Amino acid sequence: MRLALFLPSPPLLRRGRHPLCARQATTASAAPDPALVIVESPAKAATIQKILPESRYRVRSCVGHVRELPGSAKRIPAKYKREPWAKLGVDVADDFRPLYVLIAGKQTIISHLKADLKNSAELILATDEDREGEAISWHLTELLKPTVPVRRAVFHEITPDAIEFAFRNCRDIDLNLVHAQETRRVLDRLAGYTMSPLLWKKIAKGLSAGRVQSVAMSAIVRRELARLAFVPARYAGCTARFEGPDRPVVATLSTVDAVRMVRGSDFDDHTGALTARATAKNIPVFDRPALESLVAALELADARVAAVDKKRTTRSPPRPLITSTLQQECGNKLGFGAGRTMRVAQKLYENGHITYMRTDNPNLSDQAVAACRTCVEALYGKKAVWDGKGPPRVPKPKAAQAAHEAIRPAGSTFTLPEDLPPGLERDEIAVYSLIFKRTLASQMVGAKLDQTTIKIQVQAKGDAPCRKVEFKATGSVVVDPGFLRAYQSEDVVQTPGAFLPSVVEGDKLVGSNVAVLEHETKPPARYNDASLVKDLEELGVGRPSTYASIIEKLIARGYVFRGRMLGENKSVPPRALLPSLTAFAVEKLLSKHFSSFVDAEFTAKMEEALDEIAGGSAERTHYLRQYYCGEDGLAASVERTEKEIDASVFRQILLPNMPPEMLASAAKAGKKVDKAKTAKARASSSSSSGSDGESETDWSNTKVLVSSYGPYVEQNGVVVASLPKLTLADDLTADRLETVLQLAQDPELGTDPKSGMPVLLKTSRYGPYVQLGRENDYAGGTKPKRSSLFPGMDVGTLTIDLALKLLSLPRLLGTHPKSGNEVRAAMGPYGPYVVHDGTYVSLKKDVHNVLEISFDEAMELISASEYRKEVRREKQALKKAEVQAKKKEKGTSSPKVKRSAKGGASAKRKTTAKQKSVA
DNA sequence: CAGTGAGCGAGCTTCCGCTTGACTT
Repeated sequence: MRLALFLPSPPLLRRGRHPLCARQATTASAAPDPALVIVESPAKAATIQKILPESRYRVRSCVGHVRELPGSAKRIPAKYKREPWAKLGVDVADDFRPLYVLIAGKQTIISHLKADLKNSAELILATDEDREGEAISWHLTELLKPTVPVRRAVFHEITPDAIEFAFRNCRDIDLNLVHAQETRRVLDRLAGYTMSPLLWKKIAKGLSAGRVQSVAMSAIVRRELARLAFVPARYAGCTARFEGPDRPVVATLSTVDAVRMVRGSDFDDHTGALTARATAKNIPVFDRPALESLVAALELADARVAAVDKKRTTRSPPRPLITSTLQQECGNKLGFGAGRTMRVAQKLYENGHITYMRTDNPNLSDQAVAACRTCVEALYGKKAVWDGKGPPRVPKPKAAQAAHEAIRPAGSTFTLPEDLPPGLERDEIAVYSLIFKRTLASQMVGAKLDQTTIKIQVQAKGDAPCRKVEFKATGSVVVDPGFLRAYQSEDVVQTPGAFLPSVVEGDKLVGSNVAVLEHETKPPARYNDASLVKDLEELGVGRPSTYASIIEKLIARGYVFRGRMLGENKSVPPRALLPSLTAFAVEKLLSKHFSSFVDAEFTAKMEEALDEIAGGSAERTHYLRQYYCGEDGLAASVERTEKEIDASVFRQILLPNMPPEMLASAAKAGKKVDKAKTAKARASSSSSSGSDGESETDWSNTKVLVSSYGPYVEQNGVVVASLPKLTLADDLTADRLETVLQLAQDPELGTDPKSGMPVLLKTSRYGPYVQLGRENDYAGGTKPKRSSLFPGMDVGTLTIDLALKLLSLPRLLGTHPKSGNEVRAAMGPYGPYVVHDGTYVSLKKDVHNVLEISFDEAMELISASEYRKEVRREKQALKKAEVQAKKKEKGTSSPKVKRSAKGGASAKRKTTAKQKSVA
C-alpha cells in the first residue's frame, strides 16, 4: 500500500525552496509512510495540509475534545452503572479517578484516525498549546494507542517557517498540564453535579449551578437588585446661548459663586441624597423654580470670557480584537448577540478570511504585524504607521492561555473589505470590516486632539441670591486623526466641537436663550450580551469558546430572559438580559450558603492552584480533596444544608419593590407577629397604593413563590393565582399583584355574542390567555377554545372586542386559487404568520397585523415566498449537478486523492477494510 | 421550529470546555 507514489506534487514542492519540501524531494523515491498530524479544527487542518505535502504529512483533525465524563445516565457504561459514583462520573474514594467515555458522535472521527494511524510512520500531536489542548492530545494517545513514535508539536502561526520550527522542536506530552486540565474538569463536575440536585430539592427541578454560570447569573441578579434599590435624584441645570464674533455657542452653567454645579455622581444610588463628599463641599442642588429665579437675575447681556483653556490630548490606538472584545464590538456597533457574532466569525474563519476566532491573546503574529504595517502604509501613508519601537505589544490578560494570536484578517497580505470575493453575506462583510479596521488601527499612531474650554462669566443683579456665575463650553478639534482614520466613523473625526467661536480672555459676549433643564439620575443599566461578556472576561470567568454559550445556558434554564422575549413591552430594550424570579431565589440560596458559587474570586484562586499543578509544585488529589471532602468540603456542606434549610423560605421571593407588609411579615416569620404594627402598615400601604380601597389585599398573608411550574401567589398557604414564567421583578408591585389577584377571582371579560358563552381571562405558567366558555360549557372531552395574549399585551386594558379577535385565531382567510387549500393567519411560538400548504411566512411587526391581515395581502406574501423557494431549489439542483460532474471528471482524468479530511479518511478506511478482509 | 393552559409516577434532570454540523429566515 504505497499511496504516496501516485500523489501529485503539491504546489509548494514545485515552487519549493523550503526545507520541509526539500527533504521531501530527496526522499520521495524511498516513499516512507507519512506522519499523521492531528490538530483540533478541520479548517486548520485543511490550511496546514496546503503547506505540507500529503505524501509526507497527513494532516487530520479530531474536532475538539474526544472523551468526556458521562453527562447523563444513559451515557454510563453498563459495567459501572451500579457504582455509587457512576452518576458523578468521578470515583472520589479512588483519588478522584474520572470515568471517561467517548463523546457521542465522535466514533467515526476516532475510527478514521485509527485507520490513518495504521499506515503512518509517526504520530504528531499538534493540538492547541493550552491546558485543554494538552489534554486532548493525551486523550488521543489513550484512544489511538499508537505503536509508532509520538511527538507533541505546537505552532502559533500557520506558516511554513513556524511549522518547520515546531516540528524540529517537538516535546513529550506534558502530563502535569494534563493533570491541571483534569483537575479543572473534575472540580467543575463535582461542583455542578453536587449543587444542582440541592436546587432540585429546594427550589425547582431541572435547575443548575456551576462555577461559571452561577457567577454570571448572580451578576445579572445583583444588577437588577441594584436597580430596584435605586432611588432617583432630581436636579436642575441650565444652558445659555452666547453670540461670539464669528459664531454662537451654547454653554452650560458650571459654577455659582465659584462652587460647581451638582452632577449625577454627587448623589447616592440607594438614597437619592447628596453624598457626604458633595455635602461637605456645599454643592448646591437647585430645583427648577429655584434655578429659574436665579437665572432671571443674571445680567446675561453683559457676559465676559473669563478663560480659554487649550489642552492637547492623545488617544492611544485600540488593541487587536480577541473573542471577548469582538463580541462587545459586534454587540455595540452592529447590534449582534454573542452567538450571532460567533456564527459569523466561524464562517469567515472556515473560508479563510480571518484567523481563529476563539482566542484570549491580543497580540499579533509577526506575519500579521508585517502585513498590517504594509496595509496601513498603502492606505494612510507611512506617517500613520505606529512609530514606536516594534509593534505595540500588549500584556495578555490574567487568565489568558494564549494558544492563538489575536483575531485579524488571515494571510500575509490583508484583503480589503471591498476586495472580498462575492457571495459573502451582509453580516460577514460587516464583521470582517470591523476586524480589518480594528487590526489596522492597532498598528497606527495615536490620535491627537486639542480640547478647548471656554469659560464665560456672568454677573448677577443686585437682588439676586448669588454674585456671579460661570458658563462653560467644551469642544475637541482633531489635530492628527491617527488610528481614528481607520477605526472611527467620519462624524467622530469631524467633531462638532471644532466649531467654538474664536474668542480670547476678556472678550465681551451677549447671552440669551436660557433653558432650564431637569435632570434625573439613572439606575445602573441592565446587562446585555456585550456588557456581560466584558465583565466575565475581566473577572477571568469562562473561556473564549464559552462566553456565548453561558448566556444561552442561563436562558435555557429559565434564569434569564432577553428583553425581546417580552414582546412589544417598550420599557425594556430588546437586548437587555433580565433575571427570572427563579434566578432571584437561586441567587439567594447560593450567596447565603455557598458563596464560592457566586464569587468570581473562586475561579481566580482555582487558576492559581491549577498553575501550581501544571508546574508540578502541587498535587491534584490534595487540591480536590480540600475542595470536596471533609467537614468543610462541598459534599458535607450540601448534605448539611439540605437538612437544615426550609425550602419554602428560599422559594419565596422578597424584593424591595413589593408591598412592605409582605416583606415585614416575612422578616417576622417564626417570631411573634406584632398585630398592631401590621395593621398600621396595612392602612398606610392601601392609602399609598392609590387603589379605591374596595379590594384590599392582606399582604401580610400573601406570598410570591417560585416552583418547578413557574411562579405563583399564595394566600394563607393556599395557591390563589399563577404567574407567567416571564414575570419580572418589576411586576411584583402592589398594584400589579392586585390586578393578578382580582383577575384570578373574577376572570369574566364579557360575553361572546355568537355563542352566548362567557369570555374568560386567565393566567397559566405560559402567561395570560383568553378562553371561550367554561369547561362544562362543552360536551365531554372537548376542550374550550383558548388563545394566548400576544407578548407585551397588557392584561389590565384588554377589552372584550380584542379578546374575541384573539379567539378568532387561527383565522381562515380563504382558499388558494391554485391548490384549493386553506390560507390561514395565526400566532405561533416565533410570532405571527400566514400559512398555506406548509409554507409559513412570518409577519413583520408594525407592518402586518395578524388580527386584521386580508386574504390578498397574505396571498402576496405566500406567492413571493413560494417563488423564492422554487428558485432556491433549482439553484441547489444545478449546484449538485455541477459538483457531480466535477467529481466524475476528476476521477477519470487523474488519480488525484481528495485533500479534504473527510474524503481522504474515507478513502483510506476502505482500503484498510479490504486489507483486513484479505488478512 | 409554527401553541401550550396538568396534577397516575418512575426515571431523569445537572457541570465546563474543545470543536463543527445541517438547517433556514
